[in-house]
Amino acid sequence: MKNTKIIDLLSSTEVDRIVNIKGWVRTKRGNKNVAFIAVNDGSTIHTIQAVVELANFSEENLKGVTTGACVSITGTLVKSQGQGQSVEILLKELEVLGAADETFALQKKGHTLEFLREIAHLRPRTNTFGAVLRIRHAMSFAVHKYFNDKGFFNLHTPIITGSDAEGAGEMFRVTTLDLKNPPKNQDGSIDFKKDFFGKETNLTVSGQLEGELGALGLGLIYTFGPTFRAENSNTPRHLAEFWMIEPEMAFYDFNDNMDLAEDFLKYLIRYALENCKDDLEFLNSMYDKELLTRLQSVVDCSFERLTYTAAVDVLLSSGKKFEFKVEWGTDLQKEHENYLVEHFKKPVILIDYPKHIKAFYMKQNEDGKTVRAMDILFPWIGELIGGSQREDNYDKLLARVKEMNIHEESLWWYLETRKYGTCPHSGFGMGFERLMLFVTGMTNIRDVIPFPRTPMNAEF
RNA sequence: UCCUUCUUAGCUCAGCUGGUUAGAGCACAUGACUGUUAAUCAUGGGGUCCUUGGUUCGAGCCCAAGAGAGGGAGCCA
Repeated sequence: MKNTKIIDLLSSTEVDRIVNIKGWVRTKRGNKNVAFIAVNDGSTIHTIQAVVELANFSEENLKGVTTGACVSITGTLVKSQGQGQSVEILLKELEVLGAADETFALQKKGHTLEFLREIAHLRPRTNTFGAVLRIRHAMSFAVHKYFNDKGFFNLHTPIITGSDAEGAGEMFRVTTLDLKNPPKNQDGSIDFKKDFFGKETNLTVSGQLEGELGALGLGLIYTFGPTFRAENSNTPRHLAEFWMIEPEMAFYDFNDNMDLAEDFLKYLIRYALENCKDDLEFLNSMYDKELLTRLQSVVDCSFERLTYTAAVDVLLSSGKKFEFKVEWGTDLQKEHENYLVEHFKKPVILIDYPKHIKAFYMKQNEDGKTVRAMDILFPWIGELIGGSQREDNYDKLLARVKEMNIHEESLWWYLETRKYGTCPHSGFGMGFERLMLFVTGMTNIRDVIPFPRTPMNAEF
């Protein structure tokens, strides 16, 4: 018999019919006369209860029904006699598809997130990871829906890249050379002309530069793909492999860019509130009692927009003693960002940063000192989005490239877009897992991705 | 990478000032219970006290080094 998803049965009013469910046993309880088996199949955080009348069904047949076992249960869907659920299944046939003996690591209670990270192969079977992973799917889907509805095209930028243009930290080398005996040049250096692509290649740290190429032809594009950073970052907010969303828009100026980013974030959070209610309520009750009200408050507020210079003034006049000195021209530290978000009690969009602390491609302001960059700061998470209007003037861009000692020749294709048919355009990047942290209330980024990649950890 | 805390049963944790046989809850096994909601109650089995070395008559406890994990910081998204 074809199985029905538990989420559909729990909301069904069509009772007194034979149904089949397949899923994993969460708990079995009962007495001499009756046993109850709670089964979850991942379609929802809730379990459905199968009722076993022991007068008709020998207890011996329930031996294999242990916490974690995979079962197929056929029976009559009936109105529940007990409290706590509207329907239940009166068991007729039971098959244990996969036993789970007493060595099974997941018990009925008492697991820390740290322990679950060590058994990442089993954690999708827990309530917490079921909830997080369903929300992750919903957020991923909502990203595509949002941009599709607005007329954006999803552009697949390369994962293997031949340029280290952004200089965004350490990259993962991609090579097919024999590491024990690589081909050498006369001077002893490695001869990358013999490598697979005939040059040095790495995993991408950003799809932005290629994204711009797409936008300067398709108009509105976005990327949503894996991104890699070989930084030795050991924090609850960093991964070596993470997913990033990077929209890039022709004819969008700086303000259009901010408006889009704010609208985008609110759309995603609203989508979660409307479509992931059960899972969010679970996380709200188990991990973070403020989660739902915090999500709602972000949807309802209007983000604070202020310049870097104004932010420095706020910090200087705060009277607060910071560990790192606040000074115009230096990058803001985490404690400064936290202060600003707490001060305004809502997400903050900081704009017009000093040019020397930002990337070469950002549009220069008339003051000659700042660029049209924006960082969107969220409570605890810090920078959720970073973006800018791009420098579209060929001479100014080339001057910046030279000033910052960036390898001009490897960027010839990027520079050419400013030579032929250039136009004002803007874009931003959002770390998908950072969004997930905010939406789920989880506090470690390793718990919002199924199989995290961090320094010294690629087990699963 | 730096600072800091932690590592005791399958899991979560106690463990006194360094002293005889290292405890609890959950899980598991057995039994009880007429519909349970992480069921409850009783009984039982279960230990490389992270590793190595040191101090001591004696180390789970003190010291040193190492490994792993958490938190904070930096780099960033």
